Amino acid sequence: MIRVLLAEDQGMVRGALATLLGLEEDIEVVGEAADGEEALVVAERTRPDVALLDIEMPRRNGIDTAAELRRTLPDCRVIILTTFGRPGYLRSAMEAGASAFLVKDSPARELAAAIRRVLAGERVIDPALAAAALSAGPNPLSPREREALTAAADGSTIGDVARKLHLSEGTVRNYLSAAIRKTGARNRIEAVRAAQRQGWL
Amino acid sequence: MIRVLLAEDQGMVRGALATLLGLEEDIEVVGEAADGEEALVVAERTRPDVALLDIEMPRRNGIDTAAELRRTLPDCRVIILTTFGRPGYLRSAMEAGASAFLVKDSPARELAAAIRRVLAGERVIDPALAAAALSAGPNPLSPREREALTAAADGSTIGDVARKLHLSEGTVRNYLSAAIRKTGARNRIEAVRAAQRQGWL
DNA sequence: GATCGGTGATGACAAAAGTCATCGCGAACC
DNA sequence: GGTTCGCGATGACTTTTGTCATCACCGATC
Repeated sequence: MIRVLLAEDQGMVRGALATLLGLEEDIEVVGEAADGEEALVVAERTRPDVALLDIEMPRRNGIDTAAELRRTLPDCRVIILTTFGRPGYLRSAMEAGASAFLVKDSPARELAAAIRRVLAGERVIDPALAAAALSAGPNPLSPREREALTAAADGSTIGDVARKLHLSEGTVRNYLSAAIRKTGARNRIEAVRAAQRQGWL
Repeated sequence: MIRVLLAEDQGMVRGALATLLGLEEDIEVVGEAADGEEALVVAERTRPDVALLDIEMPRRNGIDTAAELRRTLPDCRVIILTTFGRPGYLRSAMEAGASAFLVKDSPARELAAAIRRVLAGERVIDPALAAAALSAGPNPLSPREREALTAAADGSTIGDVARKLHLSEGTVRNYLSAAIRKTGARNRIEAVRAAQRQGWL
């Protein structure tokens, strides 16, 4: 039996996926978690063969959780399961040590198939997405530029961002200006959206 | 047997939910659709007792689809199943004739329960969400203000929006200014986010 | 018939955002 | 030792955004 841990914040989706996997005769869902922190705790206790992690989760995201899991349970394979097939997400997932990257758009039967292939030592990645991730190149934003852009994403003014990051307003303006230039955007809103589309935030 | 149509754009979630419902001995999934348009076509052919509609779908959203379905198949009950429990969504869903409003956060077993209750003539709505929808009041934005805000949401400049809506730049500025005031925001970004949070766009 | 709200527009003005050159500091790299 | 890059800051400047008063037209409503 393949022992699976399932981490996904939407209860209905988590329940449905658990049911789906439970129907496979060689798969057993040994743990469920509604966020990344919980996933780590449950993984420690249940020692799964593979962890299915959503990226967008409260408290600790799936990428972070994957990296931590690789440290604490090196024998546990990680499959990232996400709504958005963003190039930067795929890159981060691979750097965090994930064995597979699935988008929720794909058919349900691919999930069990991916689990079996990962356990057999394979890596499972959509070729088109891999190409997009490689052609897009790495994240060009510096850490501070990323922070400034993230802090500005909710409509905060330059003054707000400066206070949040303990910087002068001029410095924040410079970082945002650089982020706008690097993303090829015309203003901060476009820059935020472009960066999010690439998975750079 | 209760005949169910399931419309949800994410293949994996759709497949898992279909499997989940198929396990219930009194429920039968007679049709699946990946968007609103497809849902209408499949509903016409399969004549379900109840249609489960996601809101965020390509081509035609779940609210629109619900309203159209109430016209073409008045005997078919509609259940809205959504990621976001936004007050405005609930309001729109009810106005479109939905019998139930479920968020994907809730446990999986509530889905089958809601289907049975709806078929028994009940309405199923989270009381806390209903209270939020009522206390939030109706959408204060005029149609043009909503259009201007929506058009500006992707980082378009005032000039872009003016061209899109065939208006003068001054008029667009006025609409955005009004939208900012009505949402209690400090700029257009906050206004967009506030309006989205309320389900006003 | 008056009032009100939505639509569309203009002009003037203030505030915020964005650009650019320039500086100093420290760490990494060849 | 020189170069490069990220970080942090300042000042000057332009452009964009947001506010406000005011106008006109239309349709609904009382």
